Amino acid sequence: MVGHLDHGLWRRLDDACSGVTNLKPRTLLSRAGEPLSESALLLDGMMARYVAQPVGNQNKAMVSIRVPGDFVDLHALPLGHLDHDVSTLTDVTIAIFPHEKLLRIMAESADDARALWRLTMVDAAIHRHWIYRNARLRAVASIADFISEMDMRLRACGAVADGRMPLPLLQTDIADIAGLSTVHVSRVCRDLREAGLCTIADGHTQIHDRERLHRLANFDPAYLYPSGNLSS
Amino acid sequence: MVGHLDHGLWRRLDDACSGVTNLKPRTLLSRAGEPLSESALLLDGMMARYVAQPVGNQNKAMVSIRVPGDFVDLHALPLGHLDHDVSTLTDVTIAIFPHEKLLRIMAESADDARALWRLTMVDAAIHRHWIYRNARLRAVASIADFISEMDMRLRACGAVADGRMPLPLLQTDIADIAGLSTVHVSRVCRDLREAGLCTIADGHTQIHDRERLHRLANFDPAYLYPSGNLSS
DNA sequence: CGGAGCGTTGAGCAACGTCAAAAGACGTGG
DNA sequence: CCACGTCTTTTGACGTTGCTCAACGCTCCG
Repeated sequence: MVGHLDHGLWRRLDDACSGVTNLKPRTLLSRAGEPLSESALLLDGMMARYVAQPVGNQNKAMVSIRVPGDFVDLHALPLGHLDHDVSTLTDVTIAIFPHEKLLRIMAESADDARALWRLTMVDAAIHRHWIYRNARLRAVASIADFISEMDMRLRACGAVADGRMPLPLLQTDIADIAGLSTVHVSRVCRDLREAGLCTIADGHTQIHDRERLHRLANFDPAYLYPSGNLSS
Repeated sequence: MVGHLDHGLWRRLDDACSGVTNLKPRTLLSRAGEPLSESALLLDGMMARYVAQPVGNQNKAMVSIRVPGDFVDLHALPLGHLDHDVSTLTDVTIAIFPHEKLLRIMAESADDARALWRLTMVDAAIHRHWIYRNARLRAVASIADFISEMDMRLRACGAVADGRMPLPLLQTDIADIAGLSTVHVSRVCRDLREAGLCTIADGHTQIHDRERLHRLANFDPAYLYPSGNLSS
């Protein structure tokens, strides 16, 4: 996603980076309500953001998933704090950017400011699609839609090697994404497999018939591309 | 929401405004995919944003609702186009801001740029809550949660007079918001009424017992406030 | 008076959740 | 090496939620 930034901004971001860190799988990076003074760019691995119910950490909902090249929590720059938890799914490598330095970049170039803003707006477009998915798609279509989205995004960042997509999610995670019970996710995954659409197993997903998968979910990837730019 | 902007930016926005327009209820302001070169601030009335299924306009999902003081489509400034439809619910009055002039404001002040960006980030936080709501809340809790959110937002913009909240939605609209059938919405509204929690009728909603309503939905308004600022 | 749009109700059914049990994968400690 | 516990997935049985279809009343408006 960050791949759509221009060279000049790239260089300025490179200068603004204060360091690179590694985190273990299933580690909390930051917590809802926490004030933040830096943001992270995901270089390798995958991360997720959760909205938890006020009482009890059960029934949490995953509201976003981050792939390499995504800023993890850039929205905290204008907001100053987070409204949700951020956590790793796998081993990850992140680059850290102090807000102070990002603000300086914004002050020096309105184009850069707009480019950073745009990154968070692509996120918002994905959020809207997730609202639509949870509101209107049935379990099977919902998971087919999610797999289709991840297929697009992971291929766009070059993470897919010969049709084998690294999707390091447990069925519990997919349940948190689609708002289903883990039991039902298990059944839906079996149905998708037996229908010859895709196999979700061992942290990897293979798509056997992309066209039928998209048709099942009524999937249109337009929302993923900021300017009709269908580079993949 | 715009009420949180500082005086200087207010004045600069005033200068940037290119005009004020009125629109009839249920009018499409702009359509998914359309390139936009101006954004609108909602002065009076209510509007909504929809994600429609690629084929067939049935089963559309409402992804956002706008109250007076909200920018309707500011996210189109960094994005350049829309990924969804924008439409009025009531008679509305909007102020128009050419992107060109907003970009000039951004170029002249990084603080202003950040303030505009922040407005869209509050929207994104609301999006995340809607994802959570659709994923994890049951019909009754879901509608209770939505009513609670609108109660907060409409009171914050001064639209509520003596406990009577103008919520110009049909049961069809609530179905599009909560991802339910209209038939079920009708039953849930009856249940909420009979439980003495709130009455949703004739484009207005009365909350009879706010505390029990919030408890039912497990409602915490923190996500609505950019900086823990609980002004209402 | 007739029609359209909206809300309400009932009956039957499909989708999904809950509970419970079991099996495989994996690591840990003896 | 084996025994054990934990984590994940799978399956079955059963209950609940919410959808679909259909009918009807109400209000507004031509």
